[in-house]
Amino acid sequence: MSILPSGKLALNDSAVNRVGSMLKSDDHKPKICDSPVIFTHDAPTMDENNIPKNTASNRRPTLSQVAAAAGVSEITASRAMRGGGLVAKATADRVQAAARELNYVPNRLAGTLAGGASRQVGVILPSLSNSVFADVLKGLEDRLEEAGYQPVLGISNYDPTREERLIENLLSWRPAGIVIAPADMTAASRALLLRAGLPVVEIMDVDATPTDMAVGISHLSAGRAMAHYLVGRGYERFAYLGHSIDSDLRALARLEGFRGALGEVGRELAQCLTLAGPSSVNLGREGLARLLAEAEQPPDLVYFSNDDMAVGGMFHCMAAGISVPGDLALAGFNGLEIGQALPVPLTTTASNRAAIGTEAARQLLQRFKGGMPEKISDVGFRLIPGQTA
Amino acid sequence: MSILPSGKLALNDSAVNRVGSMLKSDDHKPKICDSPVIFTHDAPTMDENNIPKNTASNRRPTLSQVAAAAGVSEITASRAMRGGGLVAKATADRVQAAARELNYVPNRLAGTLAGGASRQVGVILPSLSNSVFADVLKGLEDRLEEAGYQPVLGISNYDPTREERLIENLLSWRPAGIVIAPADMTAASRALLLRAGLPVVEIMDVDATPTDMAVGISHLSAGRAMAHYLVGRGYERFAYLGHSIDSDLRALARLEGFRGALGEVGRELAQCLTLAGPSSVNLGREGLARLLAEAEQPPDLVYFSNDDMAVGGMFHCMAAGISVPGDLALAGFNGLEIGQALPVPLTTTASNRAAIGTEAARQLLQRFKGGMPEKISDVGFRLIPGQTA
DNA sequence: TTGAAAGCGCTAACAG
DNA sequence: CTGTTAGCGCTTTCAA
Repeated sequence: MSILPSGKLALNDSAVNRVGSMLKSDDHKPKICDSPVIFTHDAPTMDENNIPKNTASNRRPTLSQVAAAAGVSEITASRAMRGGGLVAKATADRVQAAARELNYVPNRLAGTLAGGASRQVGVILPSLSNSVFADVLKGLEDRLEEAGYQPVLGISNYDPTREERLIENLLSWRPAGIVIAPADMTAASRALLLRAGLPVVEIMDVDATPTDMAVGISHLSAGRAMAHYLVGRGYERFAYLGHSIDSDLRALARLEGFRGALGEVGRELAQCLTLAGPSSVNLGREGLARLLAEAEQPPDLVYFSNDDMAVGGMFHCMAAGISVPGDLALAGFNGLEIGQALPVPLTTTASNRAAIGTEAARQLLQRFKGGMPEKISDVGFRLIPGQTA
Repeated sequence: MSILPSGKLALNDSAVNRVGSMLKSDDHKPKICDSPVIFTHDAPTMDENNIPKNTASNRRPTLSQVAAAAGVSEITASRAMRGGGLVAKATADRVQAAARELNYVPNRLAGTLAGGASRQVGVILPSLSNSVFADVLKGLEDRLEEAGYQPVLGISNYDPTREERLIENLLSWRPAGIVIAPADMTAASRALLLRAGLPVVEIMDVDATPTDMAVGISHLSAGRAMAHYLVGRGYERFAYLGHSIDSDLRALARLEGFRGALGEVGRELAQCLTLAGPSSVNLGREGLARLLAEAEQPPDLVYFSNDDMAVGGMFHCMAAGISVPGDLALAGFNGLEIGQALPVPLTTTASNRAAIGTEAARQLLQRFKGGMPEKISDVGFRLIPGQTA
């Protein structure tokens, strides 16, 4: 961690200049235009849906122009641009120079249509509202980008119908593969994926048998593990506080694992409250207040559907003067940074989100190369003891 | 908020069944396969980069097959599928029925290549690590999806070189437009966008003159506004705590606005500490400890580079028994939910992130329809008084 | 309201 | 190592 002398901000010259020009604002205009192509805005011609067509005015240099400039055939230019050493070094250099000269940007639509590999990967996530899926996506994008693939994104909002439509839309781009964190796939959704005949990775969850491949953890086991841990710590009156669980099957699986494991050791879930709406810190905060108000006999531990909810619960305790874990113990799920940064670090389960993303990418890339990786990859979870339970 | 009786979890039957089958696991196998196409895995033939080619075995029904099945020409089928009423209702119905029958999924690569509108939008963000860009992306994706567009994503990690490479990669898919939250665009990046001749929305920041369009807020003004507010509240010894600011130009602009406004009213920034690495709750927590330890004379207010950092600062205060705002006042930036859910809600600036996403989509969609929206759209910020300063 | 012809920009397959 | 030929699946003309 580089720390700078107080009262002074270390900036390199260019940073200072940038701020300078921000203040003066107008000389920030881009002056870079070494190409003869001008950025024009004639109203474009429209198709029947009032969408502009690809008119000739939008046209960019093509491979055949590059080839002509380099004095080779189109296919040689194609090979030179793609690398692979099928072309004499001198020729390849000439082609690449010509391409640079003309500001050539390959058209992958054409390349893919003509039989090249796609290099797009469809990604469907149920939400971006908590950092969980953002973390997964980050890991995924990172590995894909590194391998030259681009994610094409869709958010299902936990809506099976929207999920189905997204799958169809993404498939229309003929991606090389699909990564999906299923909300609750319809039969039609599964059929679409199956018929597409491309690698599909279902992420987050390994409890169900996947269509093709799965990467994630067992949420059922995660719930069970937490129950065993907490029983071992001596808690007796257990409560659960969750968000709209009917659309979040993974949270539901954790709950069922938790409840089931309690049952096996002769305990029960004394109180179980689920609130409508997506999980959030506020929902956890307000929900805990409500749960405690409604309790006939107060619980000594509350298991939350995730860390967002649990952090909210913790904030309620702070505000209400409830000592944690003295008066009430709390446990979450995910192992988010925020939970561990709390003055009293949260007892929770680390869900290895980034690993899910990178592992999904690995599976996919391996399949793209013709490999046949394991069908199910369990990245595992880790119980974080913390200090709230 | 629907709250269920305690001790009992409301589940619809299907949810119960789903969990049931999770527990039994194996009968979860998909049984849906009403198509004759079998999901096979012959090792595919490879191209020179060892990437599977689009072999005939992967082939899906084409428009011409649909046309044949419906007894019309290809172009009529094309028009029928795209709607627009250029085809007799009866014909269109016949075509659509045939398409459904054959499980036809249009090939948009071919459609776009042939001159149809693209319906992909390139999106480049610097990070997904804090929820800020996830919020923007969510708003953006939502509107785009609704209008039939798909975002193609790239994450630059605040790296100008990677940003440049991403722009080129995305352009190779010939998207209908680009949305970019610039890290620090190189001359080459700007030139690429300019030459592409397509709608480009630069988001987050409206301080600089955009290449094409800009949607965001003035971070300079946001910093200034906070300074004025805090001076008005009577604070006198100001400190700043930030993350690696040389790569986050917007945080830098806020700092400069803050510092500048202090200067104008005869105050100064007594202490200014920037830490390497991306912003995080822990960085804020540890950073504040460090800042206070290093201070010759303790500040009475700390302005953080954003809410993540400020929440971390708050946690440090809680853990160290520093009363907020009594002993020390804190202010952040972004207006994240977590800051407002704190036992003492954070003084901060709401940055309207979802609005930035939806507004960027609106601008883009309007341009796609041939409109010429304003070049700069300032969605504005709002100072949230909170109770920490 | 429908169709025929032509071609988008690229790559595979086969030749030399 | 390089080139020729023939499409990929769709949409745009232009014509009926």
